[in-house]
Amino acid sequence: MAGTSVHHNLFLPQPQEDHHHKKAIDFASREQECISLLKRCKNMEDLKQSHCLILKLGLICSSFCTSNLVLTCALSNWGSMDYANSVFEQIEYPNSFEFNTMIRGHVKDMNVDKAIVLYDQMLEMGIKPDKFTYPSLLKGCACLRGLKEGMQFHGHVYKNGLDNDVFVQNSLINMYGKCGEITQSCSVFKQMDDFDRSLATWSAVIAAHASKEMWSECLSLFQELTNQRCWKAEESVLVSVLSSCTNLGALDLGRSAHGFLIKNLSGLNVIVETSLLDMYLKCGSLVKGLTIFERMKVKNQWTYSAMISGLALNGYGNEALRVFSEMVEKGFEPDEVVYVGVLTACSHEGLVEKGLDFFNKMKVDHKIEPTIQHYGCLVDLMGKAGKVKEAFDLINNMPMEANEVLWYSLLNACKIHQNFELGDKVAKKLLNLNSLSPSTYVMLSNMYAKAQKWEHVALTRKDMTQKGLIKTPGYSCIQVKRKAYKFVSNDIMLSHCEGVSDMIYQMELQLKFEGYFPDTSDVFLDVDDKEKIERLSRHSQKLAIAFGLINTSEGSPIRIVRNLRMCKDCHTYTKMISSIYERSIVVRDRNRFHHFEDGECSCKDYW
DNA sequence: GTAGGGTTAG
Repeated sequence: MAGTSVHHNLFLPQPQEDHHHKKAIDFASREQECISLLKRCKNMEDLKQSHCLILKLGLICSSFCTSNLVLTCALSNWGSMDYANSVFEQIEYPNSFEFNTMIRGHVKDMNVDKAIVLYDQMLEMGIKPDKFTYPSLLKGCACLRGLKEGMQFHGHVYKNGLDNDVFVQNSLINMYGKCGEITQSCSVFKQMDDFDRSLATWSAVIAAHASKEMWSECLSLFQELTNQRCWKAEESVLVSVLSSCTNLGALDLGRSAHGFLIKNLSGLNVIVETSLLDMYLKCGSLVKGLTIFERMKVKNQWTYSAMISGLALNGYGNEALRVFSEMVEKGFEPDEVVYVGVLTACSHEGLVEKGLDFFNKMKVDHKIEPTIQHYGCLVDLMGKAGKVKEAFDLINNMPMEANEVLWYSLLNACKIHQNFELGDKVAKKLLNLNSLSPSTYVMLSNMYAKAQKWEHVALTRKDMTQKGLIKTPGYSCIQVKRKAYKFVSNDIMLSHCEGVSDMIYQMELQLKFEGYFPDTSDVFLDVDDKEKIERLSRHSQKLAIAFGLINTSEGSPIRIVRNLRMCKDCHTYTKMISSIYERSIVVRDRNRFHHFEDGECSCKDYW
């Protein structure tokens, strides 16, 4: 009997079993040898040799070896998907590891279609996808903005009960984010427990909001993140945060992000430093921006570019031009983006001749073909300086068709310099372009209103309504105690508006005492003066200033970011408030900064 | 037994 014989031989040598055991050890050690060889591969030549060894040692039947062969080949930087595929195809029954690896390899090479084909094949063979399968597939969908496919995979994830895996969830958040489906992205995020979220979770959800330009949401999320267990200062998240601060003008938060970086990282790379620099400059903190710039050990052309446009934005056109010559001296070849900054510098300073010189230099010395953006700067430069006729000729002689932005800028200049005749021509050009931009229609209608052409006003309005266009609401953002508050013109029903109406009333009493009279010339509504004055008093900038005066300590600066250009009345009003309440008020509009101090503005009323 | 998610600027 086999049983008894085993029993009898329990303490005796068992030659047969020992032989098997030895063989098994032998096999395992050969496997290990191959794996370590594979790990040492540095190129395809090495890999082919390892492959040969695997064949020679008869290890091709070892799933562990072939798996690692496919892995090394498919995922190394020097690898080859073709070769990986030839190995993969010889595997009679590939397991999920091998499928996952091949799928990942195809996604890495941006062959998402091939990855999806393999996934289907996997299902057909009855191999169950696991938590490793979906992250790469979802990444593929994210890269290709394939929402439809992404949603299907989401369904499969759910069906396979993998919706609790943090990697899968992060991939879903990222996929929905890249496809612009912020609601879905948030919904996956919200379904996760605080404890399950990793830094990548936060990074993905913050990036998703950033791509939708939901800046204040980005910052709220970042605030939340800093209270988390997984939180550690890390460059990529902080760059997104810094760019949110930049776009919101959230200087306080930008500053604390800077603090995190200093505290937690030994050295900052040039990307982070450039975003920091850009943040300070675009938040109107010029001195800080300059300090960073001067201390930077490594600067590249992006750094110079940020510095040049930052200086221009703050009204230091001449300084911007000095930095530009430094950049050229250091041997950085200026590109077309830098030249946009240079021309903007000239435009904000009213340096018409210099601007034209630079424009020519760009073409002749640096062989840069001017883009429509450069022409846009020139049109702006000339238009603002009152040379509207010259700007018009320039547009007509450009090598390309003018776009809406150019005509819009010229129309604005015509409005400022009250050249209604040319304005009318420009208006027609704009109408011909049949643009669907609401701001164009608003500008047109304002233009006609100023010229008292009420029929045209009515027509423009009607046209706008028929096209279903809604006027872009003007807003002003203000940052108080690390929170951004948004004020929309005429909207005092917002929860944070409490006390603002009373403050506006008090401010107006003070202003009147100082001789302020509302300037309704920029209110182009067909309503009576009383209504105009009332609307004027509820412009978003005024609401934001009132809120700022209530909620910040005496003497501290008030910083506001607007989406549109401010009206003449708001400009005068802010100048006066800065002296009455002894506050410096920094307002960023869509083009530049206004630093209000002691009743004056840094733009010298030229904007 | 092997592996996976978020990478940024002017």
